[in-house]
Amino acid sequence: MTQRYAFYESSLGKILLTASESALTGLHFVGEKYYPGILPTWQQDENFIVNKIAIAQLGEYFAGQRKSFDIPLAPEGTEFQRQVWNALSKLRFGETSTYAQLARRIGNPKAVRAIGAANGRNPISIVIPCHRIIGTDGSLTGYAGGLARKEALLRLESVSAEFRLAS
Amino acid sequence: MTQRYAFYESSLGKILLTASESALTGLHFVGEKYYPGILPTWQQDENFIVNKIAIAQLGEYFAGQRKSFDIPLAPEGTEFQRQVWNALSKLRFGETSTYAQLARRIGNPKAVRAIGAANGRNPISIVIPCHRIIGTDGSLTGYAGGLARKEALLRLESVSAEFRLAS
DNA sequence: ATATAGATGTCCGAAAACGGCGAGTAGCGG
DNA sequence: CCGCTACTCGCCGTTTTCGGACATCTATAT
Repeated sequence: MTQRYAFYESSLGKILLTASESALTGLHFVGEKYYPGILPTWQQDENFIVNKIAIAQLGEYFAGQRKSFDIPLAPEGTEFQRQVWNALSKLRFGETSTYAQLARRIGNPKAVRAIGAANGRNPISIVIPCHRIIGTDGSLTGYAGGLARKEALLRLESVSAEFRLAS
Repeated sequence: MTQRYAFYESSLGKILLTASESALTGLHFVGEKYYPGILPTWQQDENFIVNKIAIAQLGEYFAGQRKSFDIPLAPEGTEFQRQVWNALSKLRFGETSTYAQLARRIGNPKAVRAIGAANGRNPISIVIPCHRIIGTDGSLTGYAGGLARKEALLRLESVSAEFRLAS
């Protein structure tokens, strides 16, 4: 399906946004692990309404002025992945959780590693806050965009220095 | 296991007593080094028979009227620790011994430091008289409840001011 | 179908750190 | 010399830490 894409220059690097007819479908740091690339059939359009909204809200978020996003989303993935991303979306600004907790949350307590994988394939970074998931022992463990960005995002959300878990 | 606990206000500070079905399991100065805290499942009961006896005898002890305790005990610990506590219990009112002597007593003459550790973990202070153990050179060396209390207890038991050793 | 890999967590054993010490030695000053 | 202190080092059980093996569940690639 044809997509309209745009770029946003964040303080953590260039971000690619992609949108379908009516919703955001992707938000990736340029060059990150699962960076999708740009298909020739897509068209760049910074003024497309969805992209415009996303860019505006991202600006506020990075400025510390926005704590939740209000953008129509259409992430594409398997049933399991959408479950995970849904659960992810319920975490609020500044909250953190663990892979194990998330697994319990979706009623599949042993699917811990699978959650890690699904988490990594999150197509809409930041808005779907996969960066708020850390290891049970408090370590950051991983992030498609690189651990440095994960840490920066958590710091932006003023998570305490020790990355305490949300009960 | 559920425990019934009670407090006793001694002249050396508040004391927490804990008891199982039929025996005393703990006696700690509130806030001391290995203070166990109180679990939510425990219930306070100053009138439980074991606690009642303990409180009564403590009162007499601190008043200088009692030289030995008669309370059923159930200290929990490793094989080695129970050996040490057993040996400890054989020391009478006013007697002192050293860590080295105690080590010989239990047939493990080189386990001197281990004895110190086990001594520190004594769960039933005063009744199991860990305060009667001092260094070979006569120094007090240590006490979970603080050296001040150790000294006070020894003075209460009229040990001579220089803390001579019991041969 | 089957095999493999991944942004984990749990468990178990080994290894190291830690104490409520003592004995031995080396410096000090009388 | 003697007595004192300060320091090092060996000892032993317990606790904590660390690392590897394994369980477990998806998605992806043969």
